[in-house]
Amino acid sequence: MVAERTAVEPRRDRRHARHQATKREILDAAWKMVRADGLNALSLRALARVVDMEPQSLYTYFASKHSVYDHLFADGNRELLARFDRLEVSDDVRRALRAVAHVFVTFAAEDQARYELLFLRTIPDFEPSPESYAVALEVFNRGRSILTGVGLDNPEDFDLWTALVSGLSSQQLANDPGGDRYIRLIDNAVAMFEEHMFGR
Amino acid sequence: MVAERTAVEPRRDRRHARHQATKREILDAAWKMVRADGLNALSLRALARVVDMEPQSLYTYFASKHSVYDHLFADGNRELLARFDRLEVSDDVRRALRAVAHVFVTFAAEDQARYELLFLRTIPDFEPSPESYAVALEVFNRGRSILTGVGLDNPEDFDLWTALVSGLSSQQLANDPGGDRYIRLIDNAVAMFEEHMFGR
DNA sequence: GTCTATATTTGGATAGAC
DNA sequence: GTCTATCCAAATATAGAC
Repeated sequence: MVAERTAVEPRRDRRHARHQATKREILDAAWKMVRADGLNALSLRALARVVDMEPQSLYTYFASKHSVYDHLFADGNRELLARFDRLEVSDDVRRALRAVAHVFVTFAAEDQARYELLFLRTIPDFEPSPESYAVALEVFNRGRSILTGVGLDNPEDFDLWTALVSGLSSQQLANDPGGDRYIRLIDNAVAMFEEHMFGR
Repeated sequence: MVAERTAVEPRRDRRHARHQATKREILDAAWKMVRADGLNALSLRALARVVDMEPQSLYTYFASKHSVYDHLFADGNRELLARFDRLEVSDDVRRALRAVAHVFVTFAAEDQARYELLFLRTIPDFEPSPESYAVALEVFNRGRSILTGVGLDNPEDFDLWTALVSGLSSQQLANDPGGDRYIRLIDNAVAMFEEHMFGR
């Protein structure tokens, strides 16, 4: 069995790897473009031009424009998940909350288009595929479990927390893109939240 | 002088009034459409169809599609401003903050497209005209002066306040459109904010 | 002020040769 | 897997008759 596989599949594997590499290249170009021109300005024609293909050839890799968006959606969520994974959660509640908020807000502030794609519903008719949505759910659960870990298991408390953190994020993007006017408020916001939840 | 004006202008006035009425009708239809299909899905063709015109005739009323968006932008801000004007600000800090937050969050939650247009930058290449932006500034200043009125004159405090309120708004729209999952948290959020600012 | 006609561009997508 | 050719629909916008 093993012999058969190694005898037969190398070609397939290489083809598959090449396919994946091209796909990756297209998605990277798409990220660049939405970052530069806005999420809704993406067009397959322009995307093809950038990766030096005919527009029609993109259909070898993506069934539709929405499929491109769908892959970007999964991409973004995977990236955020990875950052949460790299996070070592402190025993100290305030330090833990600060760290989580900082990861999220800086992630959001880095890329307006990505924020729009992941957390707002701004593309007409687009909704993530079940597979991509599963990644988003994982992110959500990850965030919630960190909060639960520091003693916040009330759903409403979690909702207030996400409102606070996403508020800082969206205000940062809307009113001071590239700056830190709201990022600077994270510690203060976390203190406010923690005092309210646990008392001083 | 007066005799001349009243003799000459009635016709002009009537024509002008008719023009404004049609313009209003078009904008109302546009609101309906963006509410139904999303802000970015608006097209002049479809808009014309709804108001029973040829697409080209819209150009009698609006110089471009962006001009339509611009009028909607001003519309939305005027509406929010009117709601702030109707608000009688209590002497009690907590009641005042509650009222302001409630006005803003419910305004936001009513209409995803309007929120997108007024507070996010999701339409490629669109930016409001100076006249429309002036209305937005008025809204901003109105909100800030209310906060100043209850003793919050620190700019950073105001930023934290707007982050909190806009966070509740965007989460309400994103995670529970049409519901009240985050609207219910307003009082709690206001208590948290007030305690942090003024102590208990 | 509204229409017809039209320009022009762009968009997403499919069929079929190679 | 990439291309040529093509389709088709939709988009914004202008010119000019009525």
